[in-house]
Amino acid sequence: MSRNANLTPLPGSCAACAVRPFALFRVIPQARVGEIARIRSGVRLVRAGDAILDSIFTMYAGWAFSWTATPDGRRQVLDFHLPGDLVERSEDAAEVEALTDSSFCILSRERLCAFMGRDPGLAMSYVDGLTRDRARMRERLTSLGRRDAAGRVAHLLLELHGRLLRRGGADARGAAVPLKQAHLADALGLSVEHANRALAALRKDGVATLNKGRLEIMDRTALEDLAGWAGLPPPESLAPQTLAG
Amino acid sequence: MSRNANLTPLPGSCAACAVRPFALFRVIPQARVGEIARIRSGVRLVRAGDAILDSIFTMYAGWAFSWTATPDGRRQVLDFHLPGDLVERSEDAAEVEALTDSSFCILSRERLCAFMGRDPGLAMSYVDGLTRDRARMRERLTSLGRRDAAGRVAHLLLELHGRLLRRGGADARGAAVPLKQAHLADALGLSVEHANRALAALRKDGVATLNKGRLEIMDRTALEDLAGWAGLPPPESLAPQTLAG
DNA sequence: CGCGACTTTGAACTGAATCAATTTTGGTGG
DNA sequence: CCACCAAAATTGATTCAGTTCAAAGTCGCG
Repeated sequence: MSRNANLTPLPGSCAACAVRPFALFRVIPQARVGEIARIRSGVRLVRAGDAILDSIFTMYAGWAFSWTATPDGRRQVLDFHLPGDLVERSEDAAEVEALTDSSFCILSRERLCAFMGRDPGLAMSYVDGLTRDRARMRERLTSLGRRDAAGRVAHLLLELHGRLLRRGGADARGAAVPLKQAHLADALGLSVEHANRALAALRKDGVATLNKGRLEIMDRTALEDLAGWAGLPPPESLAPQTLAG
Repeated sequence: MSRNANLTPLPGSCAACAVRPFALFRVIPQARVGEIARIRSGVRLVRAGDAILDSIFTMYAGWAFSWTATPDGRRQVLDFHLPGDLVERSEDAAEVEALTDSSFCILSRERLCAFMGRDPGLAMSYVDGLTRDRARMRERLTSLGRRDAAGRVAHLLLELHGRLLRRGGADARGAAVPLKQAHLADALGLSVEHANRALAALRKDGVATLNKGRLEIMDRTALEDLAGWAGLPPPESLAPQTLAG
């Protein structure tokens, strides 16, 4: 098999872009798509495992992820980037790496800013993305802070499934999810071994499986219960026990 | 002592606002400050422990924090809000609560949006805030994912100290930090008892203390070492051990 | 076939949670 | 100024979820 088999080229024109309905430029009406051509500063195809150095781009095909290294040689995965996502390699020390063979559309920050200055709708779309990112980070934070291993895995799987569903990349039973267990572990603050055990528990209980790049959800309710802290106590006992004021 | 002693009223005019140099409107030149008057939709003074229901506002005096409850009755503190911070009570389920007696300036989202549409500089300032928030959440995520208790505490103390320094609310030796140990614990995914022990270790080693609403940094280098994963292995061993590609 | 990447399993170990008091602090009202 | 109470901080003992270390087992592929 050719070493390029999985590299999906981008269409020449934004008008034909399959991910635009879910991407930054979703707010630009079809009739005006021609105007955004100058914001594109190029496309790139990268292989799984390659570092991505471009500073701002829209994922077209494949998955990427942002991460930071800890001085003791481990990783924290900060976020996963799916087709349609706008990704910025930020000032902070985060690296971006292709998780699968990927292709994306590189933007000119300067021209994007100029365009947003003229088009408040586009600026809003950009702000939307930032706000969503922040909300996702907050959920992730809650996971790492207060969920156990099974809950973290369940929550992340549901998050990814939801994101994929919204862009038509999944159905209710499952989706293509090319994560290795090491990605899960590094995103969730777990050791690979423990991520494996959590996944094994899900499998054994007939809740969900992650295998050969595919997520299968067999019992969504059970998965949601795990992610939402299974045995909910009765509502009247919901009062926080710390910081009670 | 009067029950209102700690409620700091806001100045009548934005021109006299002490936190504007660090806030959303920092980009509006003094000469044009009059124009933003209509964006303010009110001010509010709240007591420590009160929930804040306003949807978008700038902290003027005091601290607040955002949090979510877990169904099992615990809390995850998502972020702390300091004077000058723009706070949005977001669509997501996060609550905002005053940590100390606080006062803030409520904005009209509608008029703010309209103004940003006309003033790209202000829009940029807003985007800046969101980007900073996201970066802070990412750092926090890394803390919860990969740092031990001492490292998490050290990192959060340094983050807060840095934020306070930038707005002139601290000197190199310390700052007013009104957090209870329960806030630390709930922000860092620790039990109160363990947060206490981590803090006790910092104190015993002469690194830093948090006491009666005051942070004292006695050995900044040691604190940074803790936050940055103390015993750094030699640079050549920095290669990540998981996800190696 | 054989190698490397990934997954799985087991056992020992440990950081942090939990449970259970006890002490300290700050504020309140006399 | 002092006695008192609730909130907050502290300490100790025990338990447990998750890490670490060590080996196999499995899969895709050249």
